[in-house]
Amino acid sequence: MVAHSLRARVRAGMIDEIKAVARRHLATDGANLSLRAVARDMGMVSSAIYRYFPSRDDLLTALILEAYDALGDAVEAADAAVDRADLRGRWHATCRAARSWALAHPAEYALLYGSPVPGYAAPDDTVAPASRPPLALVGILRDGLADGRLSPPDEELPEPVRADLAELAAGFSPGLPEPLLARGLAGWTQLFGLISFELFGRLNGVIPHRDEHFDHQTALMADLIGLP
Amino acid sequence: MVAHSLRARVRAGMIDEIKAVARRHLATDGANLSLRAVARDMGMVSSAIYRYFPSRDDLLTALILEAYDALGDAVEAADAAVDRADLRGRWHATCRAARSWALAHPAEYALLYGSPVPGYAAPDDTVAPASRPPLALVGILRDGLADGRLSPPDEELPEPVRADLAELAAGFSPGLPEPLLARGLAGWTQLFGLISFELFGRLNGVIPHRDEHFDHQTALMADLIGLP
DNA sequence: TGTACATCAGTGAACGCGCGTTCACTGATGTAC
DNA sequence: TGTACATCAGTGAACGCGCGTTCACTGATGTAC
Repeated sequence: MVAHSLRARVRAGMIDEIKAVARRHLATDGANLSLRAVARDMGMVSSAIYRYFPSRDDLLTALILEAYDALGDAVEAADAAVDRADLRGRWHATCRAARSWALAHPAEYALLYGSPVPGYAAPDDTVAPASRPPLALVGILRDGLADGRLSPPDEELPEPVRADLAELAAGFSPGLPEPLLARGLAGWTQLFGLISFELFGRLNGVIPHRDEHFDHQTALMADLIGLP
Repeated sequence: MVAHSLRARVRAGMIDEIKAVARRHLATDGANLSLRAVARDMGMVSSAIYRYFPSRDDLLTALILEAYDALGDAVEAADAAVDRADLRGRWHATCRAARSWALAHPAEYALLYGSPVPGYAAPDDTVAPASRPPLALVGILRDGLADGRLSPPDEELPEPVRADLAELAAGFSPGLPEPLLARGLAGWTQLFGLISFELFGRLNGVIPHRDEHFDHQTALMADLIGLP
């Protein structure tokens, strides 16, 4: 029993180490992750990896899932650390947390939000962790509505847009006014647009003051949403 | 003379065909473009490609440059087709043109705006063609300012942001009010955020009505900018 | 107009490398009586 | 507590494949006199 769980612990440690080494390789090779290279770095023969992961794609999937969760943790923790009533503070904290995580883990960010890996299809269980950042953002809007600090914009949406948004809201916040959700999605889109532009080199030689640019751009979206 | 230019024409045709075949391969292989696969498709032996491109990276660079130019052409043509005074119409036309080009050429879009290709460094001559879409957007703002239809927002920017934007404006539209340029950049960021989300699968199962979603989101940015 | 020479396109073989995955195997670690 | 057996981790060789690039070469196409 004890002996058994010792072997299990060693095994879990191995799995962690393989993932850690693989993460390091992502940084240089991008998604062309090589099992053999990982095995070499661990001082094992390449076939030994198959004791822990049934194929290269499974290893990649594990890395993707963990990355989504790490990003989700960072974002939710940042939101939770701010006074619930300070909507704008929460918005900025959430956005900054996503950016900080991305800057600290550029290769993993690229794996999640960059071009799809050719020949790799993400399994369904990435959907839930992938939706944590947008849910955190929308949660700020929901809270603002609930305590009256935030009022929904008064505008008519084209019917297909309204219907899509109503359907989308149904799962986590039924009745959330569609115009407000639309602006929340705008903020979500812009957040990852900003991060991608910065990380993929689009700001090189254009915007030297990255932190301030980011804060100002996310503030513009907070204005658009009407956050107090 | 005639004979010489005949050989030159044949050669130019070959170069075009190689690029066309390579573009097709991008769609399935992503940036892992294989010279040998291209040669196979052309019915040549792989070394023959070296008559036309000194290396794989040079072929990739040629494809990137052409893609930037194709996107730039599409965007500028769409803008030019709208009445100069119809600022909002131009904004929508420009954004839609970028999206349409991306949907029609997803692999090339990913090459330009997706994760950087590991081990490949884009040469400097991509900078100019890459800036055509944002310049088209900012041109709308400039024209609106010039004829008084658009007034710059009245707000103070943090100094580093203001300085970066003033420096950026210096090249193509000196004196363009920085708060307005900031909002133009927001629109640019959001445009490519929208396209990337759509193309990289982020909207799957979330937003079925893509066209309408896109138009509404770009309209929100036009509102933020204050386009009439 | 015809001939000698130079340029160029494309071939085929080879170099040296990397990859994911399978398989039969050796030893060590655990489990059951 | 000791022994027989099962499980598991890791090895090493191999399969079959792909890649970018170099090189000496054959023919055809163009150029200069």
